[in-house]
Amino acid sequence: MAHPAHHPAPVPEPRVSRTDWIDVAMRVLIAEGVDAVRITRLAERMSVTRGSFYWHFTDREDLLRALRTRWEAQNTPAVEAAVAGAETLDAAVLAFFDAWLVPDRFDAPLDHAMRAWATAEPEIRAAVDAADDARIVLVAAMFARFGYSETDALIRARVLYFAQIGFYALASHAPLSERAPYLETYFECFTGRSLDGAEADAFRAKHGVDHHGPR
Amino acid sequence: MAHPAHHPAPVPEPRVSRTDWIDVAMRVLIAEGVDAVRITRLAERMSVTRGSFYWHFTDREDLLRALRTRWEAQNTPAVEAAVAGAETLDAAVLAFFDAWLVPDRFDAPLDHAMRAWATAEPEIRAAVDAADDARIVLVAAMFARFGYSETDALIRARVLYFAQIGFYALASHAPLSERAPYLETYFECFTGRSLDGAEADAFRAKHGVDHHGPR
DNA sequence: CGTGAACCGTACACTGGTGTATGGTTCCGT
DNA sequence: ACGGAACCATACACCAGTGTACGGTTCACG
Repeated sequence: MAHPAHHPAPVPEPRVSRTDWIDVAMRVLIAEGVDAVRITRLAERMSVTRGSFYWHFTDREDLLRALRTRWEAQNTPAVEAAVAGAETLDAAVLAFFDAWLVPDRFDAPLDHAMRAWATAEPEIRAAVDAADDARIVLVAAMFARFGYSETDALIRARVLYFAQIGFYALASHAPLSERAPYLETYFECFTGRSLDGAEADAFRAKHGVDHHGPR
Repeated sequence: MAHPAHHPAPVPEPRVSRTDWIDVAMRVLIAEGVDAVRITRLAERMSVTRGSFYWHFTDREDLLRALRTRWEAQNTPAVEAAVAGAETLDAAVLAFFDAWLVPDRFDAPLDHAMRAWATAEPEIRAAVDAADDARIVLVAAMFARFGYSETDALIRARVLYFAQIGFYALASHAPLSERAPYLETYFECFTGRSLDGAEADAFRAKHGVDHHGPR
């Protein structure tokens, strides 16, 4: 950008970049929680010394802020993208399920890690609460858009959202293939209506699971 | 026990008991997470030195085990007690809600703290997963007892359980008085049936909230 | 060449935590 | 009266982690 650079600008590529640090920290945050995000241990893991860290960051707080920022930029927008565009209720709810299943959209383990972090840090607590409120509003608007009353939309939004969070926070060990046969049942439970068969099949096909449920 | 003790046995009452340590640790665990459960800080809080701690406990691990044990002895049995006894579906579901509302039964903040802890410690992760599985089985059995099919019972158990966990893990800030008017809506959402009016009124009266919802 | 910026390594001081050893106090039973 | 158990305080060695100061290397660019 700065130079027209008739050389393809190899840009000496710092040995590890600020983003590299954040990437690794992110993985540790998800796998072991914030308190495992220690500069020393990250440095060892990256085969570099803490000198590098203090070049890219002012202190540990700086890194932690970056983690929070990345979370905010990813997960809530992922919910919004899922429920905003759909043209039918079926599509909207399935898109909502979808967001949790497609990598690089809603990162469920990350969300879980943020909630664990929130226990210790009031600022994070506030951020997570705000995110939950915002997301529920989005989901409620989706239900309202498809004919549910104000009250119904809000309650169903809460139930759907909390149950979804619960699934991936508490039972992420149950793979999709185990739950896919129950798709219609879940849908009815959340919406009070029945799911279109073609939509359901399409959903299953999309995620590569057979329809070996009751036909 | 050891002595017939014609003196009422004042039992010099240790200045702080092992249980006192666990009590305080429990509060800190709930309020700030495991990593805030530091011997030094607990000692300060109890106006005693760490010498006392190492009399009652072998090391920090010992205390942490005690916390886990207390959780296991309290929360899962609370779920069992709630869903086991009831004679109607209405009563069973309301008793389930009840367990979360009555102190000394299901301690929701504690459960939340355990989940946060589980992120860092695989052993706790396993314990929490096992507890979740066991509780869902209990709730599913409850649904099955009232005429739901195997599949329906399992799915509704999951949805009810996860949503309930979600409520208190993520949105414990919303007080009962805010949610009480929606009781019927929640019930229908979870069961697919409608709630008996008298039962609902009794529930509200029991917890001291008015029925100022839509009548 | 050589200089300055970007980047990493090394060494140090400091903090907050653990566990252990040992000594002091209280109080009960005899 | 005293011995011993229960209990707490003090003092120590130790470790993992932070932040900072400074020195060394690489490399684009003039």
